[in-house]
Amino acid sequence: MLPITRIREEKEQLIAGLLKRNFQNAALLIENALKLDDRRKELKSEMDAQLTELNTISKSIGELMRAGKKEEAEERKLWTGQLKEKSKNLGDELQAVEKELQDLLYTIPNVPHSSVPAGKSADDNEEIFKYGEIPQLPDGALPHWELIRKYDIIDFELGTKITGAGFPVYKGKGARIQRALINFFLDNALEAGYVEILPPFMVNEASGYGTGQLPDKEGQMYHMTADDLYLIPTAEVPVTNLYRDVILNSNDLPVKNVAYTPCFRREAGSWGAHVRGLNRLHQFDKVEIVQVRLPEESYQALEDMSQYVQGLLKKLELPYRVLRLCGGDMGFTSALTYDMEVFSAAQERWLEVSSVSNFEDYQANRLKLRYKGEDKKSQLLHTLNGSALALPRILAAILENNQTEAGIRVPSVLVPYTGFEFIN
RNA sequence: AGAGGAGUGGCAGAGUGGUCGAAUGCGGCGGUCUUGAAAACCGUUGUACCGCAAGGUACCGGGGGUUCGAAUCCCUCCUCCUCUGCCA
Repeated sequence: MLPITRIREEKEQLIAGLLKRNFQNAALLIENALKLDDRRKELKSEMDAQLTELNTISKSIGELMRAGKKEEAEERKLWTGQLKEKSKNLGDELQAVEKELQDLLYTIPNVPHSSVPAGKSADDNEEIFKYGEIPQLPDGALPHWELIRKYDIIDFELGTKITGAGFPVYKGKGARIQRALINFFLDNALEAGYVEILPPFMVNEASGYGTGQLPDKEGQMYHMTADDLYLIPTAEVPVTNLYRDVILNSNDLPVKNVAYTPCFRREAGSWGAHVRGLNRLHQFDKVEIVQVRLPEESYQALEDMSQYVQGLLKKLELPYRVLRLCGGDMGFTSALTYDMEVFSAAQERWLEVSSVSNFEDYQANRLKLRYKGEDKKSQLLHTLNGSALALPRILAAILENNQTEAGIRVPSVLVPYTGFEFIN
């Protein structure tokens, strides 16, 4: 949710920025938001005036009572009826306007950073960096969904039997390499100064709103209606919401958290040609990094996070590229997003394995996540997060790119974690 | 899950219908004193909104109600604690 003060002050830039997302009715919505805010202020002033008068009368009644002037007090009580009714009506209207304004603001996405290219779809994303050699696989190389069968390490049919499609069962070395990757990612993050968090895997509605999954992506989360809780689609949700309604001071900053969690996504309507095997799942494992920063530091932090994620990919010996997402392909709440994609040699495709974003104050405004510095004034902070990393596609790339006669070679950095060098 | 109790400022803790945004203590910040520090003493110390400002309004777990007036009374929901039960 964009802060209304920013909308007021930077109206033209915001409208121009939103156009990069092809958000066509930005001008109209922003105009409406400002009108509603004007109305809100008007109502607030009016109501406050009514309440001031009411409070004054009430106080004087109290004084008269104490002085024993009961009749005068009774007389004044008669004055209040109209005032009460008027302020009640004003209050109701104010509440309605505030709700309307908030609902409207929820429909306006974040404004892209100046470096974000305009564009409609993934085709317009900008490749800004590429690393590594595309491996030349021997004849007869298999895609990962064949490899997992061949070595019996991941079983989709079993998952379907006990749960449903998109819930794989990891077996033997398949399970062990999952655990190895999780620990490898967590240990790296700890070394980079992140504090580990193990959050609940379900969140309440307020948390869904805090990070912007609600109301925008309601249908994408598993909703447990009996208790009105949502299974988390990413650790971003519980971890970022740790800082909901919080005022931090300089000692608390920067916040750098890392969390491993399973992620649950309904992926309604997004199954297509390229979603075989591990490419898209309803449940998968991910290690997520989250930062809370001062506004002036947030873009440096984003670069740091991007470099950090790239470092992981290099250690895993995976060829990758970095994309700067275009306006049309960016998430609703993000101001700037880098996607890291690894090359999956047997599929001959790039697979998104990480998405690193700066949300600026968009999430912080919803969360009421603020900072109070030396000047005693509070200001909104910036939030950032990134996958570091999501497991299934990393595993898919490792399986495909490292297939040899002798089996699948485990990247050497992982061997201390897996305890084996080959999956065979 | 049943019975009972409780939710007040950063923390502890008073306050049961009016002058209470809220005593007091601790902590924080500023100062006096000191070569420096500690101690002591003095002052200060919540958030949001409206307003150019002066100032005003709201907030004592959330929501609703009674009343001229609610931290205080009523309803409801939530959370925590104790005991009993169940359970990894």
